[in-house]
Amino acid sequence: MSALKSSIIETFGFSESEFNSIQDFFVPIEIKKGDHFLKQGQYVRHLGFVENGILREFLYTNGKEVTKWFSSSGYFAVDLSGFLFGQKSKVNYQALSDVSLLALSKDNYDKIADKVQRWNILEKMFLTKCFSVLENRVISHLSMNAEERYNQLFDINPELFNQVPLNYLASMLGMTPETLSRIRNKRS
Amino acid sequence: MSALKSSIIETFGFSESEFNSIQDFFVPIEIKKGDHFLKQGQYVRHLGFVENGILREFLYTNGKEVTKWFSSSGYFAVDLSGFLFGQKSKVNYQALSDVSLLALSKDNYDKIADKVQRWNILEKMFLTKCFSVLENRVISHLSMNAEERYNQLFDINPELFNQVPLNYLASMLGMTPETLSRIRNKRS
DNA sequence: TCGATTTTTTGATATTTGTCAAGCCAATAA
DNA sequence: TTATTGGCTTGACAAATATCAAAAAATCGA
Repeated sequence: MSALKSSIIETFGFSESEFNSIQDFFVPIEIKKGDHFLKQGQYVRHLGFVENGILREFLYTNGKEVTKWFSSSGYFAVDLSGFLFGQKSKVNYQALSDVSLLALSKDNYDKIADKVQRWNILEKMFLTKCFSVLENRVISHLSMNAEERYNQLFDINPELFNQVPLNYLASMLGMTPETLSRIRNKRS
Repeated sequence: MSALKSSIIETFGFSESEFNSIQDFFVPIEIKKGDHFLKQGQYVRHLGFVENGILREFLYTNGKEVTKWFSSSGYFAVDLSGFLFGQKSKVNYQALSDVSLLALSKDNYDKIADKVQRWNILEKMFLTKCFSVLENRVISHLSMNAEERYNQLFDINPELFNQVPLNYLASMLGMTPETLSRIRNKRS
């Protein structure tokens, strides 16, 4: 079983046979470095699963560019609420390297319920997990300083630090690139 | 129609008749000022809708007490992921004043699907909205300073500022009470 | 490979925010 | 009523973080 397939199974909680029944819903897409998978203001027509490479999720707000997340291998890439509500995206997804991903269209997403009996339960669990991740992120900002947030991310996901430009990482952590650089310096 | 009933209808997107069919699932509870509706570590057995008074959601983490949210009239009170997954609560809900609320037990929550045809859709929309609120909160911390976060909250929910102790509000905004006090001072 | 561009670091300095201590005010209980 | 408590503010100072400018390092394209 491919790593990507097992990460989709994991993300949604499918059994292998459940996944096999909707396998064809996932369409491979290649994105060149620098190109966008999704742009702020466009309708969110696909949910992507990254197989190789990294996408950066970012948006413009309050006159700033803010990096919100990185989708690397095994992660999904989508403006979730835009996708589910059929609305326009609030964010951009841009490829930081050549990226290959599997795309699930909104139309096919809505057909999963016909193929997978438990889909209502699985979808609910999926959404709840997404909610929980954000909850923890809010709590991090309420209870930790820049260095603690850096350490937390580094402990959980050290690979990220040699895969993406540090100025984007700084933005995602809510600090300037200079501050991140100094924290790194301190640790080494 | 009572304000509380219409806020439940609004929260979940029920029609009035859909709500009527599950009306009995909601059980009134009174909580005395200072008492807890939910404690960190307890199983989350109920989802509460506040009718009167205010509850404070808070938790202990990294050696600090962090206020995460206030549930005032019309809002719900629950550790959502704990409730949906049948897990223990990560947070406390304490009454800042005498509170009356309607409680929906997990058992009854799971029975809504039998009574309301569209429940799967409505529940999904409800979860997506919750997700979206947290998304915006994360973005606030990535793109705004203390004063901007204060102003944003004040513009959206000014009543909060004369209903809850400001030191708790400061914590929810991710700043110290002194900083909040000085920002307030500046504005007046 | 070289030059150009981007990313990262470093230093100096400014600003924001936190900490600590004290005082004030208002609500509340004895 | 007074005394007490909790909540809020204020001031002085310290620490964290941002800003700006420049240099160094890494990356990329021709």
